Amino acid sequence: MTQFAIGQLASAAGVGIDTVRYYERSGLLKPAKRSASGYRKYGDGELDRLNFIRRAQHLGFSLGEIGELLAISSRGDVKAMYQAAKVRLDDIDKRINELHRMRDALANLMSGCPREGMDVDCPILRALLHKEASQ
Amino acid sequence: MTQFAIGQLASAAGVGIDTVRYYERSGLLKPAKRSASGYRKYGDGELDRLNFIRRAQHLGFSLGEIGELLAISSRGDVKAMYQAAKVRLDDIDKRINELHRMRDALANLMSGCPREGMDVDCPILRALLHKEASQ
DNA sequence: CTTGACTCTGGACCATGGTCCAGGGTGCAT
DNA sequence: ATGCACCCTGGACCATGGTCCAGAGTCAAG
Repeated sequence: MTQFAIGQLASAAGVGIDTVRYYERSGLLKPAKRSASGYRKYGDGELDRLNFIRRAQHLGFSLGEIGELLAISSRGDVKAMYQAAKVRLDDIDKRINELHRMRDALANLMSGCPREGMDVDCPILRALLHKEASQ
Repeated sequence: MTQFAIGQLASAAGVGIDTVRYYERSGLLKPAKRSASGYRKYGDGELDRLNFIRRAQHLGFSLGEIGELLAISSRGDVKAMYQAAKVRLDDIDKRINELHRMRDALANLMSGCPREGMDVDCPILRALLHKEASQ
């Protein structure tokens, strides 16, 4: 059972020391065991947990959701896990659609822009200045 | 030259009163003229400006960028406008790509998930628990 | 004249995910 | 025994785009 100090844990997980303490404060990590002098002591379990958190973040989950995922995972509740993933997926899809709308609108305006000159007729400018051109 | 109070301006533009004051504080709107008793007085120019801001937000620009857009627009500088749009477009593309990466990873994990049961073999859980399955 | 709706100010607060700081204690090597 | 790296705490601070509050003044209708 290897034990590490917070700095070792943090660098093993690729996060900052403050991040580890922040996760503890916000309930993602249980309060750590302490040495006689009050230093936090960690084992492999905490490293696994940090890696779980990093991977879930990479999939787009918020820290709040990750707290639930950790509970779901500890229960081995596959159905809840699937549903949480579905919620996340749907939200990602919504955000992608919204960004796509912006992208298309912007690209469309840009394509008609003369790209140089002063006070020249430019669709981007027109769209911002008048509602007729904005949609 | 119609004059309105802040509440009228806000509702004409479809934003909150506090939002108008916030824009003034942060420099997007010039300090408003005041009545004898200190009430802000607005004209059509300010309504146009608020509409400009709303449309630019709709295209994905941040308030900071919108401040620049307003300056660019007042100069009629089409080249700068195009470049600002390009910066925004590229950033939107980056965000779309990142969301797509998440979406695909998540959808992929979900497709192999049995969707029910306890302690069943589930790719989502596996991906979060072990690096082999995560990427 | 009173009532209700509106406005003013400065400042606090929200979520998100951390990051940094001061002032102090600890652990280990030289 | 001294120096340096590390750790502790509580709290402030960052960006973003607002939102809300208290306490006070103002405006218009009845």
